[in-house]
Amino acid sequence: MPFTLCTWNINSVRLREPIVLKLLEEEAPDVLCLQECKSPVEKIPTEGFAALGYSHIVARGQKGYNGVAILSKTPLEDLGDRDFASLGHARHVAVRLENGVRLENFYIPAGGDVPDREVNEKFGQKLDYITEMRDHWRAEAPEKAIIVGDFNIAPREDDVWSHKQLLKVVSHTPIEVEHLAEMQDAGGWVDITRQDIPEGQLYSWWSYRAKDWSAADKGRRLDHIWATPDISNAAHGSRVLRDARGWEKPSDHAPVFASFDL
DNA sequence: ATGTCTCTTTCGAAGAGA
Repeated sequence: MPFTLCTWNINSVRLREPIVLKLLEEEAPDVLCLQECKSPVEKIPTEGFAALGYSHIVARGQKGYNGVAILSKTPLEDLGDRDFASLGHARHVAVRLENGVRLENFYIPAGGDVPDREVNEKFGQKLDYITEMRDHWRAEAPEKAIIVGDFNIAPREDDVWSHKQLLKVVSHTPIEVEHLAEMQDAGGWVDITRQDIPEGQLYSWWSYRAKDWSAADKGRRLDHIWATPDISNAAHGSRVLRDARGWEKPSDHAPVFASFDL
């Protein structure tokens, strides 16, 4: 059964319920993974999602910050969550899909403004979070698994509008890219988006601060869909729904899609 | 390019986080 997956940092699921519904209606992915829900689980507006057929929801939340959710048309088995770097944040949840695939939804810490753990504790927490992800998969190699989410790192030169100008900007610094690469290697993860779209500039986030985000187009590819090699050849059809960045009251992130024939 | 957006506390302005 082929299925389509979407990941989207929604920056408040309650404020943006209308555009989540728009996405579900117009694009109808089988599974939608959200990050930055900024809501306790019991306050997520699930009724509208269920009315569109997304009646299976597995989420982790906290008041005001972070929060991740997985919405599905078909049943999900809750496989629990992990608190990498012991931050006490709702940044991860894992499920089993009906086809046996393990799907994990991550919101990796943004890391603050200064890329130096000596003066910015948040940057150290980001690196530690990724190191613990690496060690987790070094201890047990994932199989038939997909990880998605806002990784808050744009790894490639063509994942940012200016490689040179972003080398010292958190999200594209060499130490972050190295940490991410080690974590990727530990799980054997295949970057599905770049498998499907190997060439050219590609972004999933544009700052709210730009006067005209689309004209300036100073984006970064922070949102990712990775899969283990045993299922990576089943993937196809990756895309970024750039239009959604221009919807009414948008998130600063655009949804990223991939399909799997499994 | 210190700009924009959302959350919280506690009813409105300010700080934190992104």
